[in-house]
Amino acid sequence: MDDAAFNTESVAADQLKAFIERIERLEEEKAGIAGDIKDVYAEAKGNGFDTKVLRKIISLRKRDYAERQEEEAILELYMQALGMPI
Amino acid sequence: MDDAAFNTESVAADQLKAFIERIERLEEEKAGIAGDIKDVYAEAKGNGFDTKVLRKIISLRKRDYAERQEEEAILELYMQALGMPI
Amino acid sequence: MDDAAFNTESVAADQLKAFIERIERLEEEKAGIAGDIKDVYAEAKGNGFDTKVLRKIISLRKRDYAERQEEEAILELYMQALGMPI
Amino acid sequence: MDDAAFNTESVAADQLKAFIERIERLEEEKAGIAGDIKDVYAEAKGNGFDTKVLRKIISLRKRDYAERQEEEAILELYMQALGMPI
DNA sequence: AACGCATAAGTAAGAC
DNA sequence: GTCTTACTTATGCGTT
Repeated sequence: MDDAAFNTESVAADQLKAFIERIERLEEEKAGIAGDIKDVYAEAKGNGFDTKVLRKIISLRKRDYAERQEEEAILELYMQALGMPI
Repeated sequence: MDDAAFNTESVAADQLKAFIERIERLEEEKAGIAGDIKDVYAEAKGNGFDTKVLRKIISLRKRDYAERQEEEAILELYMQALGMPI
Repeated sequence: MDDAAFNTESVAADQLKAFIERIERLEEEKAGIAGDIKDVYAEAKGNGFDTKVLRKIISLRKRDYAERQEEEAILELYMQALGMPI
Repeated sequence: MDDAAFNTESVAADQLKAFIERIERLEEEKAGIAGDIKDVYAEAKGNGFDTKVLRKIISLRKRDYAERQEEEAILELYMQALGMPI
């Protein structure tokens, strides 16, 4: 292997390492925040709140209101088709 | 409703709001970091790296780490099963 | 090791193997059925049904109706506390 | 609503019902098998085996199998990345 | 009876 | 644009 090829490979390997380290660092941060969220839910539970309902509220707020309405409409349509009570 | 009950409810509602806001704030941060990760993959791709392979490497390294931790856990489990002190 | 101890261990090892094989056999069956379910969803999709809604219907039917009502009541209560539209 | 539309809807509703019933039937079977697995663990426990260790063994054997398959996948991935025929 | 864990369901992103 | 795959969320189960 000549020097040029060797250098090219080295650079690529270094770059690869750098990308991997950046990603792994970010994933750690993400995991840390996920842990924080878990802690807040635990704290809320300790204060008497139902975490299941809490999670539902969070997800409802996240979801666009209009979309939620539309989904419910489709669901009702299907439920009617099946003769289920709405 | 007497004042005491009213106040209790108010406090609960305020607490609930506070918990929700804390969680939503953290979820935003988490989503931000997820976006950063996505960007790094895109940058790597722009530098000629195959993101599929990159993701594979990341997941393998993560799994290797998890496995090492699990090995410890299995060892402890077996030692407990055999009545050995840990 | 005397014969009695040897036999005791053999029996235990045989029993262990037998339990493991029974469980693994059952898990295979379970995975097979899970695959069948997936296939039915795919077939439904091919006939123009929205699998997301389909899954929702299934889960709603599974859930006890009374429980669902109660959960909704709690949810509404919380949503009112937050000033969210119901 | 004219007859054609009505018939179309009827057919769709019947189809929907049929899909739902098929899925629910399969889910019942699946739940039955899950129950059987639970029973085997209970029986093993009654015979003096530690279910936690048992579950660990099962999951390790499952993982080993999955890993062997993944090794193949990684190999193919790298061969593709190197432009080698599979 | 409450807690954490492990599996299962649902959702969203990425590849072909 | 569809289809799979990976991640996130949720439920249920066993344990303390």
